[in-house]
Amino acid sequence: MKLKLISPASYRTHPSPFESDLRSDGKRMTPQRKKVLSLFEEIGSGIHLSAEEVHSKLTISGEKVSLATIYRTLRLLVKMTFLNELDLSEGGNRFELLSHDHPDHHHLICIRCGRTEEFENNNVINAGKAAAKNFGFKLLESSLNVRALCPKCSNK
Amino acid sequence: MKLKLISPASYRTHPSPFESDLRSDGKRMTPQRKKVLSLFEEIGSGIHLSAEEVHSKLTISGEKVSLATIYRTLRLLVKMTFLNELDLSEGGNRFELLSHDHPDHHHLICIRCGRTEEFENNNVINAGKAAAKNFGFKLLESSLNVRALCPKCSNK
DNA sequence: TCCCTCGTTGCAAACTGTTCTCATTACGCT
DNA sequence: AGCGTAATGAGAACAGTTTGCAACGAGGGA
Repeated sequence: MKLKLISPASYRTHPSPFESDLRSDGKRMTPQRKKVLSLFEEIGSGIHLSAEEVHSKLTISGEKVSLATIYRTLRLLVKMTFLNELDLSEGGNRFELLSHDHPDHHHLICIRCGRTEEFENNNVINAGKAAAKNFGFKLLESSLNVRALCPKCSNK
Repeated sequence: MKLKLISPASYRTHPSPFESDLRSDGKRMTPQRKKVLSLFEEIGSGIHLSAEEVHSKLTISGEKVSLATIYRTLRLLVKMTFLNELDLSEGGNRFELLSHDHPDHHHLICIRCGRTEEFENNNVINAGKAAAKNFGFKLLESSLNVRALCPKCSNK
């Protein structure tokens, strides 16, 4: 099985922070990893994809990456803080590009139909900071999940 | 297989809110349901158990309740708002007794060792309320999960 | 540039947490 | 007490995720 290779030069000329972080850890840059990260970069932050969705999006655009590799890569990207992992209860975990300069955003989830809205609120972030400080924890990220019924579903 | 029965009188004399809610919905009070709820009541609020933990705790104290029933009962108790369901990512969901007179409480979770601390903060609750109102959602409950490193784990 | 090493991949099998199926039991109304 | 039907137990089924292993290939050294 032949992989469509990304020419090494194309990423060697622009060594992304991801690539340098990888290298400094004895890890390697591979076409698969590149593809997964690119997908998230194209899609932008604030959109959440499940492992399965990442897999099918890549497959649709003609890129063959095995599901197991997707999982391994997502885990890696989360550990390296390039992606953010959300736990939205039902329907498996989702991942999104982590933008270090933006405040965490939070989710309003309809427990019946799954409709999800995002919002931001500094009070929430500060509450997380305060709590972390209080217990001596080092804060990584906070996520507020508000479980609710959307207008459509609450009329039933 | 014979079930160790709880005498009907013992709970008929003190019809718990759980029992009346059940009845009014055409559902039945069973020894199994009683046991699961009792376990949470003994343990108190603020402690989170997974389905598996509920199962083994009951088994250890000599109560035989099948795992499938545990799951069914937990789901039921959550739907009836006697228990609160937490989504703490890794290791499956956890449940805790819901105290209706307390504000939602939030969780500070060490992503490395799993240590979990609780805190309360009205700003968070208000943020959830505001967001729900803003999108026309009917709020059920909000939970803030702060992912962090505890003092022990951040020193590695 | 070619080689070699060892990190990475693909595949399939294994796991894990949860739900479902269905025969059997038993709650609770009368 | 009798009956209709909700609830249970046991195990199979399931979805999402992980792991084991043989084959591959990234990238540093000669």
